[in-house]
Amino acid sequence: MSRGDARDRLVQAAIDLIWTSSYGAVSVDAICERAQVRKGSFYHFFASKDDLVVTALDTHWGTRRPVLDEIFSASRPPLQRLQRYFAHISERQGEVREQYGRVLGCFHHAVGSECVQKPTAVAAKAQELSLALRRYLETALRDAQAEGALPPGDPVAAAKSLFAFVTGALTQARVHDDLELLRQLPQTAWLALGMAGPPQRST
Amino acid sequence: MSRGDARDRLVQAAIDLIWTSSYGAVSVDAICERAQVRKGSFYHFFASKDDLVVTALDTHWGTRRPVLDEIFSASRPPLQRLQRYFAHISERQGEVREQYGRVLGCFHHAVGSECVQKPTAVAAKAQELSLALRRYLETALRDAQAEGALPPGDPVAAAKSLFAFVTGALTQARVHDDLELLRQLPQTAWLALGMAGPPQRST
DNA sequence: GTGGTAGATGACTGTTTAGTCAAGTTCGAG
DNA sequence: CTCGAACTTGACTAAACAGTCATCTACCAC
Repeated sequence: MSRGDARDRLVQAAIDLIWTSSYGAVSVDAICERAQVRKGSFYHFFASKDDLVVTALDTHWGTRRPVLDEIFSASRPPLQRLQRYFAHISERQGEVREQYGRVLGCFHHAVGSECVQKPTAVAAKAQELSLALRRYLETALRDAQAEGALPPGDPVAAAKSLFAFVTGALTQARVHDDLELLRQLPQTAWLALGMAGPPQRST
Repeated sequence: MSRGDARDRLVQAAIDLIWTSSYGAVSVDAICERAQVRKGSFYHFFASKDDLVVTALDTHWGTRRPVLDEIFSASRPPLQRLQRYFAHISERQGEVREQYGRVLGCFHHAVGSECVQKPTAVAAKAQELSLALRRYLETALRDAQAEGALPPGDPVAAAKSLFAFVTGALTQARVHDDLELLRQLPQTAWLALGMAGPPQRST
């Protein structure tokens, strides 16, 4: 009945509590209580609070990755990947709102912007995942340029701009508990690339 | 020699410490030590930690406001206001980096995205200032539309988009301690409005 | 000079924090 | 059945935490 059951509950409790408040506001005791696991067991599975949080970030990313892999599948036209991604964001945050009662934005991004100033393992992990996410955009933009769907230019810089826009919208959505900006993302995100609107059907 | 001297030092210490790390990571003791003020004096001036932080947010905003008022002066053409604002952001963050050793992004925005999930006085204040900042953009966009420098449309929605882009760029700059995105803001921010580049000189 | 007030001080409280640990339980492999 | 490893437990520590308080000091108005 055990088999890492308590471990999983701890990880999930950490994700839930930190995402719905913040890294600094969540204590080991609170995580243990939510997971119905005793303090001793916590430190049987994890060396420290930070160790758990790094695992939580990884675990959460592990659930998002297959979704992103599908959306950014190379078998799809590159601009269509982006279009699906923008649509996905508001759908996803709608689900998050149903589940948690509030718009929460991006988990590792929230943790990251709170923790980066001190070079801890948590900060490094959050930065790593942030970069990993940006690379999906980068690849799509590069592919779009390669097939002429987008004018040539630095795909890294374009991805940074687009990423800033998307993460900014997600943070605003979190701060104001408002999905409106995200719902408009499929139309407005293209602006960050200098395009007036979603691309037309291509071959 | 006193006259609220210790009080000012406490406020400044709170700004410095919280901005360079986070709300949750900074204790009253740490603020007192940095300000060279004893615990008792702290609670002579402030009712609680949150009370100080609200004051710190207000004080910091008080130093930014005249700068924004100048930049967004109604005596300037509206698009030029925005252009100056975008240029100001990277200049300002350059100064911040010199002073604090790192790019820190926007103070109240960092506090806000950490604290909004629990409805505290700090969260309310951060949201209030975030809104106040966005209104500068809104006004400039409305004025731009009124004089035909920008096509008609919902200025509130446009301001939200632009604001998401700007705050996203600031947060990315903070997370990666990188001014590059901000330096490009005078060129790229216009994209969020559907304009390819900075506006040409108008009458 | 006297009294009042604004500020300063350091010792104090009670709680919460991250993390430890020795002694237990469960359970499957040999 | 037995052994050891995986896991659980609750009591423990030491530090950090926010906040309190009586007492002291400096200075200004009268």
